[in-house]
Amino acid sequence: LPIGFKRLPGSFYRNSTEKVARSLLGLVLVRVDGATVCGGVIVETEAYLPADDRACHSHRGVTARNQVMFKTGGHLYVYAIHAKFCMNVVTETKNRGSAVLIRAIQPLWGIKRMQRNRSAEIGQLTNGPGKLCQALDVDLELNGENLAGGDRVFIGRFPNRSLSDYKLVVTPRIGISQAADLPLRFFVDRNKFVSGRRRDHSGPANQQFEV
DNA sequence: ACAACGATACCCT
DNA sequence: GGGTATCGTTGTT
Repeated sequence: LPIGFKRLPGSFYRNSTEKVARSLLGLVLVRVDGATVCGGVIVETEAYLPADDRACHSHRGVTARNQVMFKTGGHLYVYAIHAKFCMNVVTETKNRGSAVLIRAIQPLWGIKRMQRNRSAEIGQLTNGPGKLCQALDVDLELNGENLAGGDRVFIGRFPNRSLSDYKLVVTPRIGISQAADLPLRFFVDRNKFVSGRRRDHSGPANQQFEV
């Protein structure tokens, strides 16, 4: 792992889902696969709330797919969609069924490997949930991974890399039809690794890093 | 056993 | 902006 990296404790995830989604921005996500390390800074997330959120996979109760969502906060929930995968962090306490979708990171480590996985330029490696999982070799095998204690996926702080001074933008979630009006998508303003067309807002440019 | 669907991405116009 | 490849999950025969 990068020297100086400090993993988040499980208690970080056992807060309100919206708070976790906001707090994850600017933190570092690292995937360790054998000797290969890939990762970067989280720049876009979406919150999927417990109860009454019709867009949330847990909305209709426990199934084989979503059972990990009902574990206590700090586990990884991976699911398949359109022949691709998406990765989420489970939030709040046991049986809440809430999670935060990680939609994009700014690449920092393992760029060669991610380019091999994606066959794309750096700006297209991790700017979307399916692309991110393809770049990081995340699939259903990682469903249920313990983020606070496992050895394959890490989320934490990294001095001089984790973003501290940026403008946070809030928009409705994208790519869904149910509850599509709720303002639960969060991203780092003007960061070029955010997915979609509307990746910036008005105002002065914010902190970016060298890649 | 089967058909419909989707928190996507890519290619086209 | 629109069409669709592609496949695991889900609900329905």
